[in-house]
Amino acid sequence: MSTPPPRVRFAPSPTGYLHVGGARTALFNWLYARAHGGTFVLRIEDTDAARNTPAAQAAIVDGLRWLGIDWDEGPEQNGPHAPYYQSQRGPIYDAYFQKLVDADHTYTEPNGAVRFRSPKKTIVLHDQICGDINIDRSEEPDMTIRRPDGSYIFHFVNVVDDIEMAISHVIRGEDHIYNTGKHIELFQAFGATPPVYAHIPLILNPDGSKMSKRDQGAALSYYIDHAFLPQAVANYLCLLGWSPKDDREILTMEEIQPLFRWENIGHSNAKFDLEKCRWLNAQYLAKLDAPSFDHLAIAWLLAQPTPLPGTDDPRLREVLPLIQPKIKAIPELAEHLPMLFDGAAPIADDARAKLAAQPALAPRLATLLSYLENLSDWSAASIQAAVAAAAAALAIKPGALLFPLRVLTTGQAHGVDLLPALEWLGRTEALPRLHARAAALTATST
RNA sequence: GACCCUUUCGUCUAACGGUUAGGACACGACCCUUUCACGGUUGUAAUACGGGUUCGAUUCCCGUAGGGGUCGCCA
Repeated sequence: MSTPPPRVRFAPSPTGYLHVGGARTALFNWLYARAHGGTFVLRIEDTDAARNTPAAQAAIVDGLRWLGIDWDEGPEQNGPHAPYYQSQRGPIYDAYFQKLVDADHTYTEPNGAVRFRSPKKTIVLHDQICGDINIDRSEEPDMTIRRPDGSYIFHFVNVVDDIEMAISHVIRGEDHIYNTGKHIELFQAFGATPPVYAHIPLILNPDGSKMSKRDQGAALSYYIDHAFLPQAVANYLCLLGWSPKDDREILTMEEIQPLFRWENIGHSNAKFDLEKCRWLNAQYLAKLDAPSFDHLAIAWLLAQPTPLPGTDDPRLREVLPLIQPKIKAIPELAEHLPMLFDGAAPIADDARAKLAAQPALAPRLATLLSYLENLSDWSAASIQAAVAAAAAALAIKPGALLFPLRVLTTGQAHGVDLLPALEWLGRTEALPRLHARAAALTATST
């Protein structure tokens, strides 16, 4: 026997931002739809007029698109069940509401609010992830489904739309598990078959607390603004609560789709680890072709409120390939660019401290500089040869001169490949800064 | 507080009765190397606790503890 292809939905309310937990829920729904040849619906639950703004909706639409999630029905992609904004579906809700009234499933409070008369029975939820859960509704107060002003409550519109849009599977956060009891009552009151439910565990802060808007990395916009690669973020989000059941971690959405099964979804909440997300980002960043990296980097640079050194410099494009393999995320340009473009940048304390341990620093630097001065061809290979020659003259290993040379070049103990960086800098730019920092070092190190 | 879910290295997870409990991030060491990195190798590190069931429990059952969720005229 064959079952019809599933219809799933992501139904966010526009609160002004898209939470990573919400983004992952959207991703899981989308993955499920794509894995089974189903339909993914985006429905905006904007019944709360006060919070509903165009900017808030844009955060959702843009965020999902950025992640690589496309919807078959929804805003800007109208389908047979349009409109996909709850704020525009009033007549539908009125009609469904009347059904409930006619069947005597409701009663009105003195102030005008309307409640649904609960059967007060135990609902058994057959959850695809959590298993069978008994939800005792006998002691619960009747839920309100319509406010005195005539607007409808979440539970009501959510169920009505799931019926109207023929949603077959509801994949949502575990925080909704208790709502499901209410929702099933409503489905039954309408004579509709409830969808298949799958409640996924939540994403928590590193300290185990609930992620809220202001926590770093909680909003998807954080990753967009920090120029993360969407494939990396989507990949990371999937790793939270889902596993391919083997040792792979770097997977494309196409690879994940066939492995997206209920058995592969975890049962316990996961703490968000920004470090691992950055590591994953670095993996994707390293594989990026040069034009794409340039584009990403430059777009980020131009978006900075205070321009970073080198932003407008024509030599920027030449140095970007040196930086690409060194960073985990684009904002680390803020560390690399100043040391590369600013010859007067002061010498970092850790670099100075490491140098202080070197014997006979001043004479070594003098020898090294004299060899570099005499270089006619300022290429990485020539510079390397000059360093080797200086080292030979000093009877030390070339390696002993390279770290000091790095510090003279950038003022930092860490950075991009030194020799290519020196070549990129050019003789006329490099030599003065080498001399200046050598003077600064030897003046204070004695 | 009541109810529900959950519990393997610090973190994400694998192992669906028998493994030296595996991988990854982070951290340390070593190797590679011309510096910084990458990479390679490797180390530290876990089955919350207590009972059962079983020849044998990370795995099944019960209890305890911890964590999370829900208890709205928010969604």
